[in-house]
Amino acid sequence: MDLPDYNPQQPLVHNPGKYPEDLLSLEGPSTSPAEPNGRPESEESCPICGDKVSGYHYGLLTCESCKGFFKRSVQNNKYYTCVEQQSCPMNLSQRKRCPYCRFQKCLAVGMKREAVRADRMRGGRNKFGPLYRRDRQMKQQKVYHHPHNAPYRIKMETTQTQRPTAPHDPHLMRSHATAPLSFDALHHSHMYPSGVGHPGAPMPLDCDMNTDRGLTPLSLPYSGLYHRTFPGYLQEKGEMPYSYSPEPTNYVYPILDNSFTPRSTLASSPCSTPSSSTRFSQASTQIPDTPSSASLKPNFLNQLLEGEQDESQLCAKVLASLQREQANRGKHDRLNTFSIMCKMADQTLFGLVEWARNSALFKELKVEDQMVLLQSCWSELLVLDHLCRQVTYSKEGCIYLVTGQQIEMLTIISQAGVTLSSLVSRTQDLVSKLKAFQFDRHEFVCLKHLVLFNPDVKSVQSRKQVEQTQERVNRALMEHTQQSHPRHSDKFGQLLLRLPEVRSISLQVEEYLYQRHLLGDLPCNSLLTEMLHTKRS
DNA sequence: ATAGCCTTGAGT
DNA sequence: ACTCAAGGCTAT
Repeated sequence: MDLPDYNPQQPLVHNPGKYPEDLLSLEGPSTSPAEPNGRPESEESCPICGDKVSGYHYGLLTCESCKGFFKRSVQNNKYYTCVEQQSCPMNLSQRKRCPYCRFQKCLAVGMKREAVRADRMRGGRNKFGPLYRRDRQMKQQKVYHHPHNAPYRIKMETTQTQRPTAPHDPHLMRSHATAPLSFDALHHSHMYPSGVGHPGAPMPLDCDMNTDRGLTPLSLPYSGLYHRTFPGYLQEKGEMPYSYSPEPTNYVYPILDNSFTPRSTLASSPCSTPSSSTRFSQASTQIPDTPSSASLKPNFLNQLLEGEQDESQLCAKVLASLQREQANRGKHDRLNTFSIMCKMADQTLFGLVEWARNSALFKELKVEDQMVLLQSCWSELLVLDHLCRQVTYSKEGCIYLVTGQQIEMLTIISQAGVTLSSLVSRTQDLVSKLKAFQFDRHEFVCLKHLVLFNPDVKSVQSRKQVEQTQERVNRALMEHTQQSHPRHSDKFGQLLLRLPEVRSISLQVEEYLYQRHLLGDLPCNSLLTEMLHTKRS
């Protein structure tokens, strides 16, 4: 199945970032030599520094030194400070440099203070025994395949099985949070033949963050330039924060040229374990609304749902765009993983802006108000979108990208810096809660509207109108939760209670992206960057 | 202060 | 008796 142009050795991330938190840039523990035949499963790398794991310590598998460090820190009540930006690189060679960041990362990955004994009693067992056992069982089932020569690889898998295929499965959720997108494929969704790109056609990738597979250029014919500008109406107003210089785009979509068919190697990819083939059905159970049940709902909610974007189309767009982008770059100029993530988020953001513009309720607002509202909540929408995608598609322990790829959480955490790790864990906590609520897409679309129609945004002119719309959506959400989950009396309240955390995460995402932007890590000309700037100015 | 190795002891 | 995660010791 491998295509001729598919070269597994080719790094996806060609230019490992120079910054710590670059997912891709983190070098694997360079000290652990590649073992020719792979290393035993048990030799995983420490999620904090990448060193060799020596066993479970204070809640999870870590190396001996991080165990000791964590113990000393807690026992001696250490108070550290960071002289940098609180996002120091954390790896074997640099872990000693910033105890503050090291300790933060320990906490972010889940080390537990409570496991350090106050009485210093030695030996024996603690209450985490069962947790360790469960974790071990899970790991065994998972059949991790960890390429040894690149301990930090992130495996992506083909997950299309769970993708919505029905054209009318309106819009399951989409997008993604800490990651972002490239607009070069964005609006003009009508230009994308529906169904192109996937459903049915397994997405590529069994790729890790250090290789190109999957996102590898597909030798797409590049046939022309397409000058894009951000949503026209906004631009006409001349106040657009989003002014883009024309960017070449190829709107021929051979996305599915054969390179995008599943590869045999993928079929056996670790992540595409049994569940992958059943994922979509799982998603269906998580998102109980079927078209028929939806059609019985009051018109208002259905109307809101109509504007939702088709996940498979979005996926196709993003993939096509990424492929074009990579194809247009020289061999030595490939996007690194962080840039790819940014481009994904950027495209998702474009999709969200389009979504808002198409919303009947939103259209009723003045353009000026539309702009300030979007400028105010774009990152929250991204986070919500990401949450929804996770609730719908992600496998336990994995993050599901808009491109249909899955990345193991531990892999991300082991490579990410402190900020990113904490974002990932906070987000996952929310995902777990939402999964427990059986969050459905009606609720999701309501939350998006509640966030969008925020009457507290400064400089909103028609505040009353925004407020009334928000109240109306709020009522619809309340009625829906009462009807669909009569036995869960407080689902409505529980959902609303998640919004402050969504907001908080989104602010952290903005801050994080802005820092990366200052370091020159964000792709230029992105909507993401424009949004970040607008908010700061 | 760090981190590799040692000792301890409840749970199995 | 064995396991293995906790604390302890100590060369660096």
